[in-house]
Amino acid sequence: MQQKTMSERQTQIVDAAMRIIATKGARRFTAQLLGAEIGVTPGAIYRHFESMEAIVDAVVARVGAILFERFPPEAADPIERLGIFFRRRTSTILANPHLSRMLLSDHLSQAAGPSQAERLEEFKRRSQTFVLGCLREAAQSGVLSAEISPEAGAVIVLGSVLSLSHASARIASKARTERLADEVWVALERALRAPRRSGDARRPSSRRRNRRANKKE
Amino acid sequence: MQQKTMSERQTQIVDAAMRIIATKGARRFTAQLLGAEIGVTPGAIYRHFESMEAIVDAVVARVGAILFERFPPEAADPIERLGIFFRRRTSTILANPHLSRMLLSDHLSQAAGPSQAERLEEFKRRSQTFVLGCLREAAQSGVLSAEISPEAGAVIVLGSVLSLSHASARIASKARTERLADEVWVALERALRAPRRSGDARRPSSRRRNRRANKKE
Amino acid sequence: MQQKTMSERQTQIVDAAMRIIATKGARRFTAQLLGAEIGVTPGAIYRHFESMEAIVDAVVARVGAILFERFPPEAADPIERLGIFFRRRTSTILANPHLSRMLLSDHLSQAAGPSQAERLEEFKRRSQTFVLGCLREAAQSGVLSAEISPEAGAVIVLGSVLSLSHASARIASKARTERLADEVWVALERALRAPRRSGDARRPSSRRRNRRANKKE
Amino acid sequence: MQQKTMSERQTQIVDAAMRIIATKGARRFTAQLLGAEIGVTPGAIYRHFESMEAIVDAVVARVGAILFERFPPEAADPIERLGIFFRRRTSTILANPHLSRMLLSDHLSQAAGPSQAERLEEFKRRSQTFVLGCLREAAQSGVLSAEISPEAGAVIVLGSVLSLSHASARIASKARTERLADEVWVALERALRAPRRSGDARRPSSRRRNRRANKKE
DNA sequence: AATGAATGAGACTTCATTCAT
DNA sequence: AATGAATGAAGTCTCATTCAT
Repeated sequence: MQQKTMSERQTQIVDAAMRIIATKGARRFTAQLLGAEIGVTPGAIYRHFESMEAIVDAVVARVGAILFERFPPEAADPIERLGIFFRRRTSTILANPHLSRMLLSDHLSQAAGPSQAERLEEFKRRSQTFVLGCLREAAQSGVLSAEISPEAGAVIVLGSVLSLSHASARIASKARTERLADEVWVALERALRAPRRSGDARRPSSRRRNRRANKKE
Repeated sequence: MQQKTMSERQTQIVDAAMRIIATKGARRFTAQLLGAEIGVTPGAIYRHFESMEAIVDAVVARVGAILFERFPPEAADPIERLGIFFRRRTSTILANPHLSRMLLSDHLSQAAGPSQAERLEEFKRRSQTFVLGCLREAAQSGVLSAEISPEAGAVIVLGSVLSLSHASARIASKARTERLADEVWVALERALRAPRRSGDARRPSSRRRNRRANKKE
Repeated sequence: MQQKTMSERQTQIVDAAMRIIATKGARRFTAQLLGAEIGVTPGAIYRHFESMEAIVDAVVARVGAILFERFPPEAADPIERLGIFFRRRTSTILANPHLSRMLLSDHLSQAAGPSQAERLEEFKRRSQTFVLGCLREAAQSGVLSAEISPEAGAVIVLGSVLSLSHASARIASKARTERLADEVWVALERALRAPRRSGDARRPSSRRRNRRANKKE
Repeated sequence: MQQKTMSERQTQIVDAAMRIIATKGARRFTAQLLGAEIGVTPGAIYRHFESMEAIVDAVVARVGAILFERFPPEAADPIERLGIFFRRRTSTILANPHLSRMLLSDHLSQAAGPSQAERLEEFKRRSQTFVLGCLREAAQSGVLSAEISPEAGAVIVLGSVLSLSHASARIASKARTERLADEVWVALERALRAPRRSGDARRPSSRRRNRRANKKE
């Protein structure tokens, strides 16, 4: 009967829950397995959470917190802002492997009831709205390439995030994925940004700033 | 009470299974609900399939058949080939709304056992391999923009497919999504394809700068 | 796997439920015990009733049906009417030993949820209202002894029913209890009925009729 | 957190137990609810009682003590003795509303194990034996009306007590129930007592004595 | 080919009880 | 004397699956 404090256990339970949902699937997210994972009988879990559903709620909240920590990024230039988002989001997902598996495969929304599923949808919407907002702003200020609509741009940017998540779930090397993400953003920026007007020499430096900002964080 | 021939029922069952998995989630994929969906008692299902798992197998097979019908596309130019794939794949997903919901959210892999989950992974790998193959070929034959690696290109292309699937699950209008897909491909092709050499002298220098920057990082 | 038809089992389940609640107490009214009682696994019960609560509902309904079969009795003279009720009710309870144990000890209302408990209360109220009604009518028509109020009369009559139920749960011999019930009613009638006014010679015959009516039924 | 002495807590626990069993039902008599009722964790209860069952034992004992305080009453005349019992018992029940709810509806025997249930049965038997004893004595000494057997008389007397308990659980006004109880006894005495032989003028005074006795106690 | 009854495993949850602190 | 964490048994209910009809 190894006792732990309430909040310790709660954290431990949410961690284990994320691990199970991500790696073994929502179907095996049971009190039994959860208990086994943390070395406790199933009944003990109910001292810390009212119900299995409450645990999923906590997981959803945790995911939201991770995903939207320091969000939205701030930067004058909308495409630069988008870049910060892209790098942060991909590195967040890289840093939390369970997160990616859970999000891209909706393991979570399987485990969640309708109300939490809605919250998850809202997470997606929030990211989407941000990306689309940046691109629309870019379009208005003439920073967006004339050859691409904000909507198409959003598809490509969000898709790349998604796709890198998949990759991160697969590729062992974190460093390599990180490099790939950088490369992808360079390509995206080139595709999105309108060719600088003559006399405009700020872009390179702007990109360097971008980099620094990201590292520091 | 209404009897149907074996194969008729089997098809009906697989259809219903896909509908349930896609719209109600893997967790509610039960013999009960399946029976109710086709107006039969749960027991009757076992006349047509050995087990629930066998039904999931059939669903996986069906998904594979839909996804890889007329695959891989043939075209001399690898980027053109990629374009055909992109359009086919997006329109396939648009035409099979259940498919998109199931794939992008892995409802299916939740329902599937480990062996079928592996088959699903293989579907992804196959698409990925194809896309990467096209881009590598393009790189070798100089059709790929020098400023993008095949790997980064693959991320962007596959991501866009993924992202459009999400969109298709959300956006009501099929026509609008179709147009969006077209637009996305145009943007992707512009980003991927190397500028035709004749008389083009402006971009190489820009490209070189870019290159360097990329390496350094 | 001995199969029975739905309605057969339903009846059997309600019977067993009454038996358990009456003899072993509401606390031991569990799916396990119920299943064991009828030779079935606990799960099988749920093919016939939605929930344990639904079974209690059915038991309550059954009790109500038994208790208020042929109710209220009809007779011109209110005290005669009361007598018919008394005999019927006592003989009903005698004929259904479980009934008495359940009612007088509220085993049932323990097992029932609030809504069914209310229905049980209503059963009591209905009997009470009837008895009080008879006595008030008797008071107005001068048939009730001037020395007793309808309210006190109701207490004594209903109490006697209650008490005989207890006795019936205890005393082995049904015949003896039956005789005791008769004797009690004779005493009650003497206490309740106003002495016949001079020239009124109907009472004896009235009592004989009463007797017969009861037997026939 | 607030510490109390052993016996204080024990009393408090038994009180709370009675309250719960009477008002919320035996099914909700749990250590959790009991702890909540007295503002203590469930575990703390085990400092004061060995087990839940031991608490029920204490409750049964308490009930017995209340019920049989000053029992049996003493009086030369057996019917007068019965009257004292009747008044005491009804007023005891009136004074302890939980008691009535618990007894008449056997909430208690639900919570009690077999051994305590037997003790409860014995309480009933004891009352019954006393009542029957009085009436038999009355029959032998010619005080009992010739038209009623001791057994039937016992049914009526005990039933009236029971019935008044029910009423007390329902009727708000204690005073009114008290008056009703008086009225009922008057009626019962008239039904039970043999008409005084010529020259016997004691009954009225006897009743007055009875009254006094009750008050004094 | 299908129904309808049943089984048995396993899910969530509650609760008496124990014990370290 | 009490708390807070934990156990283990039991209870309700669901579901894949089997089988007689």
